Amino acid sequence: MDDTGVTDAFRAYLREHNLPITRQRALIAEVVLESGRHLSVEEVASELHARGARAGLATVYRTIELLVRSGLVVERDFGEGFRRYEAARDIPHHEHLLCTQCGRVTEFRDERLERITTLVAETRGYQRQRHRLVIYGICRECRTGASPN
Amino acid sequence: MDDTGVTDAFRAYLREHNLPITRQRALIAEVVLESGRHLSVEEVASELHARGARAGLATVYRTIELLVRSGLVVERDFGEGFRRYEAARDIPHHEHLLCTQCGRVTEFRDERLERITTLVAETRGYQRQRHRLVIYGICRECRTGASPN
DNA sequence: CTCATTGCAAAGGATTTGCACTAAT
DNA sequence: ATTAGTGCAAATCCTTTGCAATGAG
Repeated sequence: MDDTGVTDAFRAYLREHNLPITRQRALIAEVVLESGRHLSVEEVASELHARGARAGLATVYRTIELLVRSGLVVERDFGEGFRRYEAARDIPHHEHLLCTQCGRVTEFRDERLERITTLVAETRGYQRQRHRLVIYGICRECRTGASPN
Repeated sequence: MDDTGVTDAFRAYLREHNLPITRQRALIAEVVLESGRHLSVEEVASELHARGARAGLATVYRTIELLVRSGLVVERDFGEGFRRYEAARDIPHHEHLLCTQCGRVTEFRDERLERITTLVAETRGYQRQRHRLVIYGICRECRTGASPN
């Protein structure tokens, strides 16, 4: 498909850091980087199995850590009790809508949030680092009963 | 002090539901409801010990669950790997600033966030339930090196 | 007295770590 | 050949649960 960019970028990262490019690392990177979704570690492992490949959970965790360090993947915590990982495309920063029924995630971006959070932090004496906004609700599909995922 | 309101409200809640008012429940409620902070379960247990009282962690968890159900306490998840609990005063909804160094929590309220999140949810086809915003940064005290908490 | 609570320890779910074995360069 | 990675199981951290002993009403 279109793995010319992202997966190659990970290979480059590994080379630059003198880290071996193993079969597992290539596979895990492919799954996470080419999925347009916000995957949990469990989901990454399942996807590997679905593709006939396999890797121990520990390896998935370790490789994802590398992907995050490389800047190619971003870690998300929506308060579900586990973390999700999303390919860091070129989008600078965005917020998330989470369907509390099916877990669907929708992204959006709003400049005003950057301004508001920056100003609030300043006003309260905080040196702002980042912010996290999640809107919880029920998506259209779940409400109309069309494939509850 | 001022436990005329909150702790009595919890006692009333227990009576209404035919639940025994035990020494532990009274103590835990007092700690959580009178602290103006966002406490973790561990912190509640420590505070109990500091007051010469004690209660098993399981009891703290169970009592806090009751406090949340009664509506007197609100659960928070700042992505730290554990949950915090805050007395639900009369404030309708507010956001949080979290110091990534000392864990200090500061609250603020901004009407614009209600409007923005409501509008975004609507636009994206979500039936909005709630939202959660946390701004991460370093508080003034931690930057100036005054009692790093 | 009777029934729910308490406390401890065991169980759980997500994530990390130790270590012998295997694979990349 | 070397050196690092993999996989499994054990270990951790937070939270929940089972059950015998305890306490509230």
